[in-house]
Amino acid sequence: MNFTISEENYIKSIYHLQQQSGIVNTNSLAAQMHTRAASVTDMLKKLKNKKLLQYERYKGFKLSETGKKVALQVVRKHRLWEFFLVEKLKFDWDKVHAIAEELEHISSDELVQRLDNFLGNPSFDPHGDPIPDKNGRIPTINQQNLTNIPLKKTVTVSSVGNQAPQMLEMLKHYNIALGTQVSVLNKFEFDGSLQIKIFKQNPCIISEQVAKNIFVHYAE
Amino acid sequence: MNFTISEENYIKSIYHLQQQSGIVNTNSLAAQMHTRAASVTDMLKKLKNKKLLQYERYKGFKLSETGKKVALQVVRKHRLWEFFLVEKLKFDWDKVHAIAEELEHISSDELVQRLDNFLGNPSFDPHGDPIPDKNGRIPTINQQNLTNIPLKKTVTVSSVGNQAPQMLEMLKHYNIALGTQVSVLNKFEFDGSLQIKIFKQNPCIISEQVAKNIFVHYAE
DNA sequence: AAATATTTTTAGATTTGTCTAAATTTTAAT
DNA sequence: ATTAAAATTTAGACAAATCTAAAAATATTT
Repeated sequence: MNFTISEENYIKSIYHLQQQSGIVNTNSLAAQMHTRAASVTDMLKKLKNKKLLQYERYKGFKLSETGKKVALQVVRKHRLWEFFLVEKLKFDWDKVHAIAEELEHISSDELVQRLDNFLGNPSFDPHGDPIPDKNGRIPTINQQNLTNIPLKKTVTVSSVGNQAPQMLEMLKHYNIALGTQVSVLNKFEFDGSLQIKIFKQNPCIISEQVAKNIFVHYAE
Repeated sequence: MNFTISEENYIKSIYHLQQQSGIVNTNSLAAQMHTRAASVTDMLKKLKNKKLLQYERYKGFKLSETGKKVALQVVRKHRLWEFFLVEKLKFDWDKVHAIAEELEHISSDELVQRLDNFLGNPSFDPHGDPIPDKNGRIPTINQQNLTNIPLKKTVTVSSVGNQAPQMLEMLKHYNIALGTQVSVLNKFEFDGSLQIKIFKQNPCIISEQVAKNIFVHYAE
């Protein structure tokens, strides 16, 4: 089956929202898509007709198994293209999202598979997010956000929870990227902020809000 | 200024048609775009309003200077992506056109420039067609079709005039690709067909129609 | 449980790009 | 120079995706 760009964008947004909250409602999807609730309702009917959605009037909705497969293919394309843009074309990792939003809708399956091979079948995109394989399987990794790790332990930044340009700009300022080694020196009870030591840099302090969005992994 | 995919496709088709015949008419554009004359007229009005076209009712039309610039940027993107698909992703050169038709509408200027650099600023695409530079300048090359070169002289295939899959399939069958060395052994007056010798192969005969679509270049 | 607020859906309009069928203009033929 | 043929344009309709405003359903508050 083939889908319009608009349909693919809705499917992808629903997928991301239901990853967080199980079931999705009209208003939150409208907010995510920068559109109006009425437009969402219209599209939901189309997606339901195409059996991509479990949806009943006024009740909320989520993707069917078919819908989930479609979503995972779009996510796969998005993340592979992001990897291409950063690794091959040397874009900054905080500049690639908008371009990948366009590239993810190129339809050729053979293109995706060849791109995957050309890139060396990467498992994670430049933001640390897992890249689904051609069957939609997602690699897993043991991840914790920075507020949950023991003091003094050295860990590796593996992804960021919020990819807004403002967040990415901030990380750049702190000199934090994927793969950066970090340890937490101190936790301040007053506002939850953390004093951290970034590899080869002087200790600094980050807010709880930032810390919650920095995911890391470490051995055992 | 920004253009829709549909507008870009019309602009590009007009560009290719006027390269051949100077001025373009509604029916030939409709045929090229696999659409109806009435749809063409509708779009012409839009393009005229945007100052991309010189167009008067019933008179034929051609691109304005602005329109030509837009066309050249689309052609540039198309040919760079074709080069990428063949050189990096190892697609057969006769399989890339449809995918490049989609990729050519990705809008980021920075993407195009970085892609160009990544590919080593190529001058010709895998079909031998020149790739406009970022200012729209087109590299030139001394080209002749196979019917116009002296007998026995060894020449190099540099482009093909017709890129229909049927033509490309035929060339593949003959084992002719860009860069292949060829010489013409004999010209048959009866039907204009040519006996040719392809490097490392036995002599064979090609029709005049095929010969006219094989462009070659040679020193002095 | 009634009143109020929130969420969601419907009804109807708009824009873009397309179509068919009919009308108009230009070109070619007698 | 009429007439016939071909090319082009207009008129009016349609589908997709969106919107606003109003109605309907659900949730929350007192």
